[in-house]
Order: sequence, then structure tokens, then C-alpha cells
Amino acid sequence: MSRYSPAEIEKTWQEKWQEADIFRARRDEARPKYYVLEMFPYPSGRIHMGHVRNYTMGDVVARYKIATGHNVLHPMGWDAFGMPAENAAMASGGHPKDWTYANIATMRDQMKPLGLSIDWSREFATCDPEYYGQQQALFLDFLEKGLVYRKNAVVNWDPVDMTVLANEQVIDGKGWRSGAEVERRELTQWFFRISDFSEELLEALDGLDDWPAKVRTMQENWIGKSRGLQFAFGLNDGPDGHDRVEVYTTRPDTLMGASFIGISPDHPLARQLEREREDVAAFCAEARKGGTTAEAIEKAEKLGFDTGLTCRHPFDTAWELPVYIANFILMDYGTGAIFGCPGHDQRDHDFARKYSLPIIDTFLPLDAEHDIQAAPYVPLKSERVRYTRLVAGEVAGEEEQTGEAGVEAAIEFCEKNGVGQGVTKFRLRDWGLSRQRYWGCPIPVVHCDACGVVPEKKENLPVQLPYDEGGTPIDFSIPGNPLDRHPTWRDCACPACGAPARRETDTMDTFVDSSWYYARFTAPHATTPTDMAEAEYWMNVDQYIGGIEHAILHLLYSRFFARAMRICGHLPEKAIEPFDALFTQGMVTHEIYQTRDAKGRPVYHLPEEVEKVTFEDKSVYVLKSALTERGWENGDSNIREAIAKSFVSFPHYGVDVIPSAKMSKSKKNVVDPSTIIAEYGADTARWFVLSDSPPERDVEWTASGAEAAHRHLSRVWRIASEIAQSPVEAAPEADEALLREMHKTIDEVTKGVDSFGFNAAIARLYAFTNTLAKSQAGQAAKTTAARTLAQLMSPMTPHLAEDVWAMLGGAGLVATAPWPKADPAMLIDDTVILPIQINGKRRGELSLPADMDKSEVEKAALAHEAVQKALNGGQPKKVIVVPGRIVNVVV
RNA sequence: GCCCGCGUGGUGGAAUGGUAGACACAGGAGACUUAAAAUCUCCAGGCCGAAAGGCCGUGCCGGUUCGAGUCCGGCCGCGGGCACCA
Repeated sequence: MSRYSPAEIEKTWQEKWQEADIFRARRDEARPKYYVLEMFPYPSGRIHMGHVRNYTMGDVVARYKIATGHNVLHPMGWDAFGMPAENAAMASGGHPKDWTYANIATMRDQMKPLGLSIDWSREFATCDPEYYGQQQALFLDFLEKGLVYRKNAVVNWDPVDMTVLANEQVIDGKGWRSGAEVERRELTQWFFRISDFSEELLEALDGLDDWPAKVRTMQENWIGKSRGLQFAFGLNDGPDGHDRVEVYTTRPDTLMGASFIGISPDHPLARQLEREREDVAAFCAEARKGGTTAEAIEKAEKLGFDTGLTCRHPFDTAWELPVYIANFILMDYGTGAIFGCPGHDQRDHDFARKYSLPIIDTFLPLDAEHDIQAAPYVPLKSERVRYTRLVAGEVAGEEEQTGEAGVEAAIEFCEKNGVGQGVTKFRLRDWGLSRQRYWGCPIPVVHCDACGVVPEKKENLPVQLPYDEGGTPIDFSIPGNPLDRHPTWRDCACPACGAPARRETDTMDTFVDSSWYYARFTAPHATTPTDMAEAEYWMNVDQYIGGIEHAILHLLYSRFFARAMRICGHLPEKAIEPFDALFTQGMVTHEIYQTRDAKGRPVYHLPEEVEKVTFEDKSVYVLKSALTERGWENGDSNIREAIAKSFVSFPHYGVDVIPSAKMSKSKKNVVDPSTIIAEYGADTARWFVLSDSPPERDVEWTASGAEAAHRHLSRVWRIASEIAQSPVEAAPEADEALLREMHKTIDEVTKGVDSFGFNAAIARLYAFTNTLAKSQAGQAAKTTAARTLAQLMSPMTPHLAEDVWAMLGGAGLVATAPWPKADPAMLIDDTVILPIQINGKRRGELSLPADMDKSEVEKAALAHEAVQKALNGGQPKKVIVVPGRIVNVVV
């Protein structure tokens, strides 16, 4: 073999790794463990470049940790339940299970050629009964501990597909698939008690130092802690059982500016009035219309309905406030009722103007005029204001303080006077997990007329999804949940009394599946959800890597699950924060190639259908088919030039290019990893997705970039084989210089790999390759340098590294060779080039011994020609010498 | 609206407060070759200059410092997250 041939070497080395079984993880107390995990994929059909980038980063970490003496766990599995499988079944008549397992097989086959250091013996899919059966066991444990419960909840209901829709699946008030008007329905659903953990989940964020600050902030906002006052307004002449309206406010310092009470259409009082009065019923029906999506909310008009009822102000019983039902008040935040303070809230101000309500200020700006009738005054809580009507009795006065202080003073005063109490609230709601779908983990309970909701017995787990229905495959073309109409599966005996009963036909949200898989990987074949000895050894995940899109839900749910599992004895205490370090990687993007059809609609083209044509110094992208029509493949260079010229001169023939867009099938800007591997090899794909851009940022896939990566790997291979074949005598000076560079490279690459600076590490490896190529050193030094290069490259391009390593007589596998260490003595040069600045501007440089005394350096600098000239015989005002870095002379 | 990020050549991007633009892409010149491919060498922030060299330069304005892409304040622009949240 005389040239770099990835197809051969990648296969060879993958086989050797497998023979040596070096990626199988076993407990070994003698070595420090390291658990690296990438967010497992959904088996959608084929892997994409985003997967390649994600798993390559994880592989770099894993292989580096192996080389640095760690016992590494690096597993892979499949997040395999979910709607796409069911949709595919509905569309094409197949079965979700067949579709899913076929996709897994395809994707595994695509993934293995990447040469990832994965322990495949731990692989599982969340749709394996062995996995979801343990998930059902967890559910039963949670149920016993009160961590999961049933309650009524309002959901988006698609009446055609007969299922609950997530908010994201409601588009303009219609179901995303069926197009049917979405209804708000009240269903009995299962909920995880995640909100009980609000405070804890919030506070523990502080300890997650190795998580991106951004993710922590997003979770913080999501949990949404607020401090306020909860109290009641007395209600005049309310219907039976309603003599007060409970409200919650974060601005109790605006209580003296109240001008109306607003309640949600779903508030018990509104419900009561609705039953009694037709006009209220009509308004409430109108107010409930419209979806719960962001857009729907944005567009919705603020509507209010004056009930005619009034409330008494707690500090002035003669002060009466009208009670409105308003469509913008949410039943599930606070108490479902508010008091409106138009002076200090834009929405309340709009509402007051619309319904002619009084506008009263309770504080004003310190030293600016403000017309409260014209606009509300809404300062930040941290701003100092001048209180005009603070609820603090006799000290209300003209006191200046911040809003925060005002709020606390108001709470204190109210509490002292028996008007409510200070409370802390969270935005975080309990997690509804019921889904009216087939392809999910069945909720293991039974509904019995006599016993009610009865948990399935653990020995009967898993409650398996039925594949067929009395021998005939389940029909997914009928809307709704097939489990609901599957008599042999649905009808069962009550585990408690044995009487005929019905299985719960709802399945679990697929976020449940991914909330504990990291724990299962520590003991994937255990007959309980986890094996505590294994969990104790392997947990926590030392490095978790995935997309920012999971910053909130998946990570928050996992944090909750770890806590819940700890309570049930399935995880050790230390694992309640399961991910020690988190890294969120950027996307792989690609240009979109777009033309327009006769009607002006966009038409998209695959990258391979497009070619860049250059004439003189101008370029344009054109369709290859258009080139073929004109005779592009004709060998005559004059013809090619004429065609190129015509396209460049008339760019409207060309293809519009939209840069850096997320890869998507519909825009056709996708590059299939398998195609790239076939053409260049896995190492090229791996090298490319790591180079150029910092890992947290998006990287644009370009054909020229891929070629450059491949060119470089070929070059490394060629340089190594030349070294192996040409015995050259030692050359002391060149040897020394090369080895010094080598140690600097070890140092910098190690730092880069350690801190997710993969692009910087790769840049350094390029530079070192250039140095090696040009070096006049002898064979021995070059061999050492090239072997080290192979080691440093091995986390990124493991196959090439093995080949180079073997070619140069390296012992064993480079994958298990100890990571090279930089010799500190070799990092310091004997002489350094010191820039000389005059007044902070670079004016020259001096080559001086590195260990030269500061005063000597100063002397040398002052003797410098440019400095002499600037001094013009005078004395410098100041000389700053930073050893090894710079000299600055101030004149 | 609130809360985060980020603005550096034609492009992706480097740079513990210490030579801005490493490394790479695209581009240009050349060597090798009958030719092409491959490979190798060199050039390349802008302006002025034949050159030596000089001036300007990290979104804009100001500040701290011997010295600022980096720190501080204020603007402008872009991106992201949250949000009828009381």
C-alpha cells in the first residue's frame, strides 16, 4: 500500500479493536472511572452530520480519557418510542415496532464505520420490553412514594386523531396533522410531582459549575421562582360559597393602586356565575376559545366582562373594586385571580382605559415628572422610587426606596395586619406524562370498578405492548389509540380482587424514557431498574454532550428523575445531579441551493446537483443539469470557458445560495455521512466536524473543507510512510528543534482536548505537521515526532493514528497507549524574540536569552536603535519588562 | 417587555491585559509535468510607497492602564431563551 486508503485501514483497525475488546467497560476499582455520554439518538431513519459531530466529540473525550489511564464507560442506545413511528405506520400501513427496529439496524450500521469507542454490549432501545418493563417498575415505586399522581387537567385535544396534542403540535388553533380545530378538554392524567422539587432543582443549579451558564439560566427561568403576597379581597353579594377572592401578587407595594379585580374564566367563581347567568356563560365560552400557543396568545384581544360584583379593599372596606372576568388571566398561575393596578402595569393600564377604570399611582420616579394617566410607571424592582401610597400605615409617606424594599415592607405590614402572607411561588408545573398513543411505555395500572386504580403487580411486568390483535396486525389507519380498542389487551383481571377490569391505555411521554437511560447504562441487563453497586461505581456521568435544544425539558426531567430514583433506592445520593459536566454542541449547517419554478415558488437542490463555475475572478453556482445541456463535459476547454462565461455573465441562470442553514430534508441541504465515509473515510468526516469552528458553535459543512481535511490526513500518512522508509542520520540541531516543537504541541493539544478546544488543538496539529514535513531532523527524531503526532491525533482520527503508529513501530494499539507527556524543560526556548514597544507601539524586536536578567533586558532594550532614536539622548520615563513577553519603553 | 450571548481579513476562526489575524478555506504567483491530476514553494488586513518603511485597523463613542480584541460605562447591530406569570 503506497497511499492513504481509508477504506482499507478503517476496516482493519475496527476489527483489531473488536478482537482486543478494548472498549468493553468493566468495574475496576484500581483505575479512576470516567463516564462519557452523548445524548442518544431517536431512530428516525438515517444518521445525519449532527450525530457525527456529537458522537465524534464524545469519542474524542472517551479516547483521550482511555489514554490518560481512566476506566471509561462510553455507551450508546436508542430513544426509540415516539410519534414519528406511529405516524409512519399511519402513513404507510406498517407497524411502529418494525419501522423502529429497522431504523435502528440501519443507523447502527451507519454508525459503526465511524469507529467510535463504544461498548456495544450495553446497547438498548427504550422500546425493548426489558427497558420499559424496568421503567414501569420505577413508575410503581414512584406511585408508592407519592411521586406520581392522577388529577384532572385541561389539554389540547385533537377530535379527529383523538389524541392529546402538545402545545407545539397546535398550529393556529388546529391540529398539526389533522388540521382539525383543537378543543380544550379536561382529562384525568398522570403527573409527576416535579413541582415539589422546584426549590431544590433551582438551588442545585448553583453547584453545576461545569454546565454552560446559559443552560443554567434557562432552567432558572423555567423554574421561575417569585416572591409575593397572597391575600384575599372580601366579596360583596357573591354567589353561595363565595365570599372572598384570593389573589397573589409580586407587587404588594401597588396594593393602594388597585382599581379592579380580574379572575380567570376557569376560576371557581367564574364557573359558578357561568352556571347561573347566560351572559357570563357566553363570555367564558368566547374567552376559552383559541389555542394555548404563543402566536394565539399574541394575537388574542384582551377581553373583560364586568360581573357587576364588587370586592372590598382590605385596608379600606368602603373602597369597592369591580370584579371582571378576563381572558388573559391564567387559572394555573397563582390563584387564577389578580388585582389590577393600572398605574404600574401596561396591561392593566390598557384594560383600565378600555373599561374606564381609575388609574392610581403608589410610587413615582425620584426626579422626573410622570403622567400616570397617560402611561403606567413600570420600573425594575431594583430601582429606587418615591412612594406616594405604600401600604405601610403611618410611614407610607414620601419614602424613597427600591421596589424590593417596598415589596418587603408591604408584605411585613400586611402580615402584621392579618392581610395575607408572604409566599414563594414557582412557574414550574407538575409534569403530565399521559399520552393517548400506542408507541410508548404502557402505564402499568389497572382500572377496577371495585378497587379503583390498582397498580399492576411487579411480577407481571413488563406490561407489554401488543403487537397484533388476535393474530391480525394492529390497524394504525384508524384514528385514536389502538390500545383503547384492543379487547384482549385492554380487558384484564384486577390485580387486587380478580374481578374483570381494564388496563390503563395511556402510555408515557417519551421524555420519561430519556430521563433515566443514563442510569440504566451502568447495568443494562439488571433485573431491577439499576444495580446499586454498578451505579455507585459508574455514576455520575462525568461528561454529557448534546444539543442545546434539550437545555430545559430533558435535562430538568433527568434531574428530577435522579432525585426520585434516589428516594426509591435506585440511585445513590451522589447521583441526584446525574451529569457532572455538560457540553452543548453546535449544529452542522450547509448552504441551501434554491431556484424558482415558473410560478416563483422555491425549488431546492441537493449539493451534488449543483456545481460552482468560475470565470476569471467571478463565480456562480449552477445546476449540473444545465451544464450538461450545454455540453459542459465536452473536453474542449474553449467550450467549457464559453459556458462558464455565459453563466457568470448572466447570474440569473445561477442558483441562489442561502448560507449556514440547518440541514433539513425539505431544504435538501443535507450531506449523508455514509456518502462522505464512502468517499473520504470516517476519519475525514471526524476531522472536519471538529476543525474550523469551536465545538459549541455551528459549523458549516463544505465540500472544499471536507477535501481539505482529507488532503491533510493523506499528507500525514504520506509523511509517516516516508519517514518509515528513509533512514536519515541524526542531525542534533534539527532533532532538538523538532522535539521542542513536539513537546509544545503535546502541551497545547492536551490543553485543547481537555477543555473542548478541539478546533484549536487541530490547528496546532496542522502547524506541527507542517513543521515535521519541513524538518531536516534524522529518522529517529522524526519517528518519535510522527508517533507522537499519531497519538495526539488518535482521539480525532483513530484509524489513521493506528496505521501511522504501526507503520513507525509503535508498540500495541495507539488507542491504549499512554497519552504523551510534555517535558516542561522542552517548553522553554533558550532564546526568545522580544518585541520592543515605545509608548505601547511595537517598534522593533530583540533576540535575547530566555533567562536573561530583567535589568540586562532593559539595558539591551535601551540600546536598541529605535529606542535610542526615540529617546534622542534623554532618559526614559519608565521601562516595563515582562520576562519572555515584551519590553515597553515610555518616553 | 424581561434575561442571556455575540460583533476580529473575502470566509471559518486564533490570541493567560503583552508582536492582532495562528491554523484552515477560498484566491493569486511559481516549480514539477507534453498536459492534467497529485505534490511542493511563495504571496496575501487596508491605505501610501519602487523599496526601506510609515499611517490606520478587532461594530461605534468614551474610560482605566506603560500597554485593551480582551477590563469598565454608554450606544448600535445580530443571535438565542422566556413571557397575557399577576
